[in-house]
Amino acid sequence: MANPSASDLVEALRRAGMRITRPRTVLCEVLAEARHEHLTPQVLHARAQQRLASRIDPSTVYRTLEALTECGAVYHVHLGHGAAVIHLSDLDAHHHLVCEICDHTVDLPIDEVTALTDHIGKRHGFVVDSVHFAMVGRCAAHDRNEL
Amino acid sequence: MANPSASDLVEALRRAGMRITRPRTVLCEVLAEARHEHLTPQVLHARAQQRLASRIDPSTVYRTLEALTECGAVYHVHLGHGAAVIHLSDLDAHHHLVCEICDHTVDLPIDEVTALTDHIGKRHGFVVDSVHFAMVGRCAAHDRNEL
DNA sequence: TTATTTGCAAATCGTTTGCACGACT
DNA sequence: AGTCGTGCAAACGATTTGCAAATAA
Repeated sequence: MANPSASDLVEALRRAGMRITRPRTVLCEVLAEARHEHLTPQVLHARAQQRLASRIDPSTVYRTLEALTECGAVYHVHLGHGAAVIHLSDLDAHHHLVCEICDHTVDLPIDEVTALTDHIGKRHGFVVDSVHFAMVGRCAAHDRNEL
Repeated sequence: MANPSASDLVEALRRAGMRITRPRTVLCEVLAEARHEHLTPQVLHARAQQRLASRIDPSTVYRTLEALTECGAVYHVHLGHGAAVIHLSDLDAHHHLVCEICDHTVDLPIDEVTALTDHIGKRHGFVVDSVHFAMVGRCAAHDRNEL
């Protein structure tokens, strides 16, 4: 699922027992076509409005994003001072968080890291080629608040 | 300057040719006492108000933060959906960005990274012990847009 | 003195919510 | 039929701005 298609997204909604409506379908299409372009809710709204005869409300965009977030298809990050930035979850590419006590592993969407490195790069006028990133810690089950 | 004092912050303002006023002094005090606690503008405002007889306006807090940001004494990051989070610049602790072409080095305040790792940790229920982080790229002068 | 900074009030921006109507299932 | 999603309008929280009065230099 490195590049989720519109129907992947729609399917995610259906699987979560949510209704498939015209506005949601269009929003999924726009998101899928944007791929790893980082849309803001307002850009998403504008593009969706273009291909929909009837009016689409910003609140519908936010509610749909919330729905997609719940199924894990999408997440968003706040970088600068402005609007949030939407990321399609790419479940293939990820880093790992490993618990040093139980070796429990958590998948960390790679975009969660690249969002930051993009930001840092921009702040410092850097074009980033590669990032080494690893976190060592204790997972929720083993956090005893000691040390 | 691992732990800037209130007067370090005030000095930074003075050096930048800015005027030292009672509200600014109090804000610097609160910031310095918070050290690496991550205040929001509204918490900063509340604490400053406590020690100032006269009214202090939120806009004054924002304008002072802007001033301190300009002198590099402070910066802020947007994590969750809410308010920004203020960081005192700690010019001693930092990572480096190294340009692979000219070896030009940029200091990267460590908090710029910990802000993200804290965030990631919280999202995934992890207590972070240590972070390995390195970025390799090309600095502004050597970015030819040729990968 | 005189440019800067202040408090206040109102505006702005992104996002959320309550509601009654309309549309999926 | 019954529930869930919609557009609309209004509320919201965080931040910014214009302005005249106050104040540091």
